[in-house]
Amino acid sequence: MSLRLYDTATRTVRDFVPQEAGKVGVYLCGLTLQAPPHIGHLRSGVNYDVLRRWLLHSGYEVRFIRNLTDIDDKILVKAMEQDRPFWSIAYANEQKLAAAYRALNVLPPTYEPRATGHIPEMHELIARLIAEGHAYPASDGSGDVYFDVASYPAYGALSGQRPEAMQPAGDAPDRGKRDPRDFALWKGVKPDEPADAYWPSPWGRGRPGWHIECSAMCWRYLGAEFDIHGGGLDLIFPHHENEIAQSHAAGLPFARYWVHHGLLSIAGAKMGKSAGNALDLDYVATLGVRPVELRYYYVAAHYRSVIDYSEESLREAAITYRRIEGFVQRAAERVGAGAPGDSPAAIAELPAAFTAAMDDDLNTSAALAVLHEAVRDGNTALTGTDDAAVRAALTRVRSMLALLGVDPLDAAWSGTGQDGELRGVVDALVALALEQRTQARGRKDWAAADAVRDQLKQAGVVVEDTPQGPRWTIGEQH
RNA sequence: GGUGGAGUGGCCGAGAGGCGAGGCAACGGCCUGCAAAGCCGUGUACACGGGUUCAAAUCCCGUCUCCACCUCCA
Repeated sequence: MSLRLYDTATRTVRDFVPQEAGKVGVYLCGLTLQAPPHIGHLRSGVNYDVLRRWLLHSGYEVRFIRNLTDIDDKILVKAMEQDRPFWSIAYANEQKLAAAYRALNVLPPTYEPRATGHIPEMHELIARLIAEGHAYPASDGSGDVYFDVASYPAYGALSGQRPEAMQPAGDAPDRGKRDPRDFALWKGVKPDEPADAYWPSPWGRGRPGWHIECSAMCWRYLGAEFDIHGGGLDLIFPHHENEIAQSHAAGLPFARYWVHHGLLSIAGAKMGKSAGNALDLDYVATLGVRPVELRYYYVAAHYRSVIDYSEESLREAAITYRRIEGFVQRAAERVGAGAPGDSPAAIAELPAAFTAAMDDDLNTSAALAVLHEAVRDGNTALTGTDDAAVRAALTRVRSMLALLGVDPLDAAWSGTGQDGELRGVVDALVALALEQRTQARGRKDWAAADAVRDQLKQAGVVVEDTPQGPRWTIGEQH
């Protein structure tokens, strides 16, 4: 069995067959850089990272493009409010986003194009659309250019909307439009906007409409037709619908599969900056939850499900992850870390049920059930003397974890150099304390032994006795 | 009003006609000086009302509640 994906366009799960054997082109709608990312945005990055890792594991050469929208109305509003260039706001947010992705072990895309870097491609598409009778400059001299929805009969196919039942688009004043549903491809400069936020064009100075940039970047980096286009469920309409209309009308076959992920809500409502309920990575850190645990939380639910965030469920996910991590650490201490996650040997160790679950529209929840069983078997092996069994279990567990991007031994999670030095110091100090405790236990002075353990625990060091002697870990703050 | 989607045990969360996914919590046991960790065991869950079927959480009809999109949105 090979990968099957739910395709929004057909509303069915379809066998994934790439356009060209062995190669996959993926375009993910990234973020608008109007503010730093919240944990809902980050879910998107992680969900698609899992898709990417699975495609890679399945043997495909993956070209993964994730764009950045670095100019839009909200960014311009902020530029005016803060009296600074719009591009400096976008860039600052871009850096924060990159740092968050890095923290979550999201692989860098093959390329991360910015909207403002593709004005010529957009002009070319717009010119083509005008020439074909699918777009027109506004009649009011505003410099806006609109897509003519009525000229594209298939409009609404992706979202199931019927154009005649739709409410008019509000992304520009209606004045120069032929039809209220027409949407802007190019927006002429307005007097109340920042003076540097425009580019010349055949239709006058202006800036891109939101939708056209994705059509242009898909075309530029993935070609006229490509395999997978993704984004959040909230982008289906109008964004993706408009992308399809523009691209098809311009003669581009465009995306072959549409993959949309569920949103992250909080207290039953969508998380968003405008809703004032946005939580970020720093907030999660104050809960004592590490990025890897947040990532596990994302992956524990199917990508198309809504995750209704709660502190309780996040903490529970963190605890579950620590159990897995505990096995990996104990096993690695005993038999060595061994081969990295996705080595050929490790792939051979992937349980068939895990592969089947992942192939079934990336059913990570079901895949995790297989992982937990492997962890249990591994823990059982750890109580015996068969090192080979421990090693096999460790390899199996780590390869599954690596495909989900949550292998505890992945270098992505290791701290900075300074942390490493501190670790050495702590190591020596704890060893000293444990030596005292071992001596106390030797003379059955339980009170003294427990005092050492309690004091270490106060300091955040958790001590456990094993047949091989005491082992310790830095406890997570709860 | 239109278009999608969801309601699963104390909690999280898969599944989608027939052997109780998995995890967290809880309880009992094993192990342990005590713990911790781990392992073993314990659950008659599928919003509600009808119907189809030998068999329904899964199919059909109806009802209720919730969410997203139709405006910028991952």
